[in-house]
Amino acid sequence: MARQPASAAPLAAKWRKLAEGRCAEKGERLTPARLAVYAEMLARDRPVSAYELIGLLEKRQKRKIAPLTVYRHLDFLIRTGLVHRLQSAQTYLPCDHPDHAHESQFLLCSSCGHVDEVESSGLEALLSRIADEHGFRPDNAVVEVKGLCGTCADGQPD
Amino acid sequence: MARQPASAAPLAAKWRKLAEGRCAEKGERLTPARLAVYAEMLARDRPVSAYELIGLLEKRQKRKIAPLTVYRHLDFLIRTGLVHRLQSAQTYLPCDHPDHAHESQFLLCSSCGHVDEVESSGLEALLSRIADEHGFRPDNAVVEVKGLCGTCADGQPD
DNA sequence: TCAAGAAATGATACAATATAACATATCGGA
DNA sequence: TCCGATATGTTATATTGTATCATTTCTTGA
Repeated sequence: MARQPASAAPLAAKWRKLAEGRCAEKGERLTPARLAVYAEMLARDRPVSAYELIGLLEKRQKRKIAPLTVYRHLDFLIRTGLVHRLQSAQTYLPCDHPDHAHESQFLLCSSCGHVDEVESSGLEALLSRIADEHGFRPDNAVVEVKGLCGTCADGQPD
Repeated sequence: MARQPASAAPLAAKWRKLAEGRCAEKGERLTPARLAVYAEMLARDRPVSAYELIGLLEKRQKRKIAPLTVYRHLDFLIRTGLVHRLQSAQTYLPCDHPDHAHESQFLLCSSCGHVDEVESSGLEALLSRIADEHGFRPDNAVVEVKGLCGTCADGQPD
């Protein structure tokens, strides 16, 4: 079983279990390096850019890390459904509930940077219907709503 | 009134009129350089990356064009609603119906590259409702569905 | 008309994001 | 244990997007 390197962000058992589950499902290997990147992202709990992530990992592990390394780990994490990529921000965010495969929609606060991951089957159905009306066969949908989260909206009324 | 430089892509009167309208509305200037970029995009009628666009313009005008120049023109075109940016592909596409301000949703064919711009008030309403349920105040929404257009889907059945 | 400020453009350099190509190491099964 | 597949390391480079500052063009108003 995969162990974490000496200097990795702490990773709650819950997330490790989920990661193991998704890997087993997909026949993917959960290596220490991959786990370390996942742990680092969970520790931050905000969207991070790939290069921010490189910085965090370099600081943690006290060594140089090539961009490609991190991009490969991100590919893996996205492939297994553990991480999402926010297309409009070019950043990456651990999935909120990676216990099952799913499409996600995101609410991105442009003030505090917080991202809320929501799942709406109604929305997915509607998107599917719209696609159908246009003779389009959908594969996956990017839905990212920018605005203000409740907390930030309260501070600065209309 | 704005004239086009000697070597610019042809621009149908219809699009020029629409561009003039949007600029008047927004108090923006429709300069020859801006019009030339818009015309180039319309002539191609496919999403283009900023650097592809630079290449096209350089070929047309037989001179070097700095990236910043094109990015500024793109900013302008997006600001005035004449062009959309496809977030998931980092490309740019002239708006299908820039006669009024609107949010758009896109169906991107991953086989032929064609993009269908659709407008669904139902979808916008639903997104608004979802945001509301999460105490979120939406500003704008990115909706980009990847898949196969009708033509391409016919060729390669499920 | 002309001066002054605002908006647009030009030129150079650079930052941020992502991938290519190829070598080496490690894992897992025959 | 050996082989093939997968993962990692290393170096270089491609792609996308900005910062800064000088210059030009346009608009407005005296």
